[in-house]
Amino acid sequence: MEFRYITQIDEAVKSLEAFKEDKYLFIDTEVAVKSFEDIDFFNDKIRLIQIGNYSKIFVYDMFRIPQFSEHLKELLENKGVIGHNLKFDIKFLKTNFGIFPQIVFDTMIASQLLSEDSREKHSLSALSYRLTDNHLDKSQQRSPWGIKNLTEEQLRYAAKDVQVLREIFPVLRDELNRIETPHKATGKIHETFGLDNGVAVVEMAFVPQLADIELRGMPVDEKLLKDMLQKVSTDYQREYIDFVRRYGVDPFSPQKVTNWLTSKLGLKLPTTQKGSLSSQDSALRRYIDREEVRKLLHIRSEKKILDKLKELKAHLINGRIYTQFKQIGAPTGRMASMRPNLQNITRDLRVLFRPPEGKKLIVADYSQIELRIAAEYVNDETMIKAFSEGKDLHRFTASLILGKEYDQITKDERQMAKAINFGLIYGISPRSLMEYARNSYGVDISLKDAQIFHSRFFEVYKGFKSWHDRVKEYLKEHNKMVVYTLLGRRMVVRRFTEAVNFPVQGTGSDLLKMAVVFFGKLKEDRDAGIVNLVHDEIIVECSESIADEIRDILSESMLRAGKILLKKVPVEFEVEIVESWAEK
DNA sequence: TGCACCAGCGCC
DNA sequence: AAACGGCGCTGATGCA
Repeated sequence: MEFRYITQIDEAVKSLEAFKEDKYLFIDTEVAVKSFEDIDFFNDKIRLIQIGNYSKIFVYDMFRIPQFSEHLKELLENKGVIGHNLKFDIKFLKTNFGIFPQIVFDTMIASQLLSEDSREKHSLSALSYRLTDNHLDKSQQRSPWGIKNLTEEQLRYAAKDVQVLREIFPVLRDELNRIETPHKATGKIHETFGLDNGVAVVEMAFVPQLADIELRGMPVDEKLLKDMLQKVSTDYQREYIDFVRRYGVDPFSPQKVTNWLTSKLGLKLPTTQKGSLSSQDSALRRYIDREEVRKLLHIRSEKKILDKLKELKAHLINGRIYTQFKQIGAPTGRMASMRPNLQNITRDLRVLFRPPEGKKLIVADYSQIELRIAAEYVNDETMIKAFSEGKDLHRFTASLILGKEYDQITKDERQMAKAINFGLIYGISPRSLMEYARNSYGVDISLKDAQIFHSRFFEVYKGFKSWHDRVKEYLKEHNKMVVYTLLGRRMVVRRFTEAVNFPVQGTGSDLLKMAVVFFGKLKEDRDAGIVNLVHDEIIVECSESIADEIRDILSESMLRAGKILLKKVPVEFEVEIVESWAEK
């Protein structure tokens, strides 16, 4: 492998000649970080930028030639950029040099989209080995990139990544193109890389959007967070001491709690295969009328709130919290958020998320999106009709199952139907339905009623019945099944529950990602940006003065995505301009 | 003491 | 044969 290490500006500028004819380039960066565990995207510095085409590789030392970044901006924002885990590089390029590449192909994302096994690794070295049979030595990855004179080994290592990229890119692209997708790819990403796969084009366009979201961070009312932490902390400590003094049991020891509840109180709790260990979770809620159980659940949820407040505080930087997303966090395409997780914030803590003076939040979420997707996906005529007539589906289901007038359905009945709708589209059993209705919706139904509702549901929604039957039949015969979302995201499943879940949940993530990509395009350079994403919800922060306009752009983006994926069922969503996340 | 596992619980 | 799925964080537990 040949490469050139460049430390002089005139040499750097001259090297650009080599890339004149290229539509896309292979890139990587090495960053001098203070701590590999806790990377600081705002203060850590890019040391090297490696750029190559199919014949040349240049390694630019940005400590020596910082002024070269102006030329790089021109280059990297106008050509296609191929790299591995580009969200990382894009974030540093943006904070260090104001460079924001948007026509990208990410080999990690490509590999994840192609994967048929969720245990598969997607590191560059894993890909190199899998696709080209070469072992890639990553021992230099965590070497000190800030030292004055980089070693020959470090430079070699840096250049090597680019060589690997150009070997694996065509393989990944061609594999993606081989998958039949219902939506034809269009636009710059498609033309630049010759990428036809619709899902892949959306995911690639999403990469820089997600980098932007992470860099914005979510605004937090710092004083409120600190006050709340103080209060919850003292309350909790008192309650904990109180609990232990009263019952003599550690509420967080599963063994001791099980022992206590069964022997002293005579409760019947299920046991897991681990013998003495017992799985309490939902079973405990059966005994919610016992004071001890109520106290136990209460202290546990207090602890949960305290933990979350601590977690938020630990990640607070100048009034904002910067999470990290895994773009494909689940095989369905859903994202995952970590350090901290901003996708499991409870209702009562959302009040903490509040923009500074002069800014507003816009909170938008799709309504009953999984049900709408499921209706479209299985082509259930009854459900599609109900949705297209603008019916409230939970009320509608209640009326069909109970044989009552649509307008006569009570709040409780609607609540029960909610449990039925969400549970039964995925084939929940009558027994589990009973538990689920109680634990998640606070509705008590007998096993007998659960059985009746179960069978009535499938009489009414025949499309769901035949879908479930088809899937069961197929799996019985083949023991695995390839399923697709409405955008064409492909998944290989082995279990019935996966086979019915994945296409629906997966289409949900297709939809959200498309909406985000549209929003990024439509908002142009207005002072607005997304600050959090929660599966079917988009949270935007913007200047107060343009809030109305941004709200409309967001609505348009969500509607446009909906119209592309759902042809028979209308999408609906709520959008609101608010002072805090809690206000919705 | 450190590590892997999981139970429990928050969100969609 | 029966089955709703996905995630991350904390801390108990069991083992080396």
